[in-house]
Formats: sequence, structure tokens, C-alpha cells
Amino acid sequence: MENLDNTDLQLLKILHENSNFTTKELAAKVNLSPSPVFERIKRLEKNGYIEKYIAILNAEKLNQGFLVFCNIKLKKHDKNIGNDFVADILKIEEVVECFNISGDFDFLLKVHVKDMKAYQDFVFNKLGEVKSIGSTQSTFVMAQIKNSYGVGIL
Amino acid sequence: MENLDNTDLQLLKILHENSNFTTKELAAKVNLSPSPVFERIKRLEKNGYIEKYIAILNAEKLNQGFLVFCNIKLKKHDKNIGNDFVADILKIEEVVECFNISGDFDFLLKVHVKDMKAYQDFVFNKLGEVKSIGSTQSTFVMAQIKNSYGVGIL
DNA sequence: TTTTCCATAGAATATTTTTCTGTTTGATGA
DNA sequence: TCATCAAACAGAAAAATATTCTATGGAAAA
Repeated sequence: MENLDNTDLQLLKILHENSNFTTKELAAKVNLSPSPVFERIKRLEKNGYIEKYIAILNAEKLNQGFLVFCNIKLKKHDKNIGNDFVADILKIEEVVECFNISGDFDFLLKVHVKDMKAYQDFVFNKLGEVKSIGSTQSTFVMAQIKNSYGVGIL
Repeated sequence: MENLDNTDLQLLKILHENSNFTTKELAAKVNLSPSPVFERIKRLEKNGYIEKYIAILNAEKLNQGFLVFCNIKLKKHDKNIGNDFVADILKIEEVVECFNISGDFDFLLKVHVKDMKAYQDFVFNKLGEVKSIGSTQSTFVMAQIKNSYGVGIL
């Protein structure tokens, strides 16, 4: 982070929002020629500031537009139960994100399914099979206001 | 969705995980030549299944590795207060995601900051300035178990 | 001032993207 | 069964881009 100058941060911010610019276009945006821009990006990739490039898909069009946050308490708090839970959760495709959290619950899941019916099915047939789970509490998303995929400030 | 065949879904899945493959590489993966792969991807982009391509950045290296879910209750539930809240939240860069939710709270924020001290600063100086907020409750992320950026099943 | 080092510009080369043309395949109807 | 049509495909050609290379310039250190 200390080795990043303002141009690096500009490039990161641009690519974080849209990685489809050509080197020439990026060069124009940061007032450089293509070669240093190319070298900077390769350096940012090599040093791990840029982890990967991905396509963002439209969840609605892919029948995954129903979003639920599912809070989970484990049955017990020992290491084995925790490991079992993680192993099981990683296999469930509807679970898009999973966090180990502080507070009343142990884990927070972000779940993408088609609709409420599919969510009911998910809770019964998928979460229901995870033996390490003690209890769950679902919070339904009525609207998504903002999403910037990981890093806000640059 | 009905117009998508298995090859389209394969391509979406691959690109959702890594959009840096060349057309030739993708063609080999789905057992086609580059041209139909190229045409399929352009069609998926044009029809909105692929929304955009972005770089995923390393939050830790960019001093944004401290993750908090912040539950928010508004002061009142009228349209103006809600609009004010949304307008204010969109301006705060630390807020990486924002959802209007069911349950005890009105909104759920995902917040990225450097550390606990930065979070305290965020709560006092950023959220503190948002007049529409009635109360907040913070849930701290101890570990991120899984993240697949939006769509699980394909 | 001189030297050294690093980032840069600009040209070259290699790959890739994109377009185009002709062919195959599969469905439809006579 | 055969002819016809439309859609998807393979392969080659063209255009654009990514990548490498060399030389230049400017800033920091001697």
C-alpha cells in the first residue's frame, strides 16, 4: 500500500468498476502512454492488489433474484462442529457469502435463490441437512441499494 | 433464461469465476471453435446476462480488511426519510453494500474499513452525520468463509 | 556537475479479438 | 424420404490489442 502512488490507485479504482478498458484507454485516463500503464497493472496483479478479474452476472435473469440473509447458531461451539459447518456450507451453491460473526449468532449467510418457495426448499432440504446447525433466523432483502464488490475507498 | 443452453451456462460459470480466458481457451473448455464462443458471449452481454467485467481487489492490502455488518433503524418510516437515507448512504465510500431488509431493522450495511479504530471513526463521523438514522447495531466479521460475488447456481 | 537509477515514450512484435465466408446440422413440411 | 430453410458452426482473414524491447529524460545521490 505504501508503494502505491496516485496513478496506481486511479488504475485500481477504474478497473474495480470496469475491467474492460484497453491499455490505450486506461493510458488516456491517467495521462500516460500504454507501456507504463501495462507495467503498472502487471505489477499490481503480481503483488496481489488485483486478485482476479470476473464477470458480474445478472442474478434476476438467472433466476437468483431473491436475496436472504440467514443468521445461524451452531449446536455447540467446538472446533469439530465449526469445521463440519464450514465444509457443508462450502458445498451449498445457493450460499453466495458466509461470514463468521460476533453477536447473538455464529455465522451470517447471504443466500441467492429464485423466490420464496425456493428459499423454503433451501431451508428444509439444504440447511436442514447440515447437522451442525442449532437454529436459524432469516432476514429478507426487499431492495438492493448499493453494491461495490469489496473495496470502497481508493 | 429459457434461451440459454448448457454451453451458455458453462461460459457464464467460467467467466463468473475468471474472465481472463481468451476466446480460444474458452472454446477448448466448451468444445467449440472460437467464433461461436465469441458470438455467444456477445449475445450474453447484449441480453444482459453478463452485466460487466470488474477487477476484484485485495481489501486487506488496501487497508480495508476490517468488515462490519451494520444494522440500521430509521427515525421514521416515511418516504422522505427513506430517500434522504439512501442519498446519504450512496455517498459514503466505506459502505460497500446496502440492503433494505425485513425484520427488526430497516437497512443492512456492509462496511469496509481499516480497523476497529477506523470503524469507530466511521460510526461517529460518517453515520453520525446521517440525520435519518434512528439507531444502529454492529456485527463484526471475524472471518470470511466464502464469497462468490452474486450468483451461486448455474 | 556527474553518475546512476527508474519511469516513461514510442516503435516492434506477438496475440488476441473481431469479422467474414462457406459448411454442417437439425428441424420443418411436402 | 427428400427438399428447404434457419441457426450454429469451423476456419481463415483482417483489425485491434497486448506485450516486449530499446532509447530517452528527469530526479535523486555522489
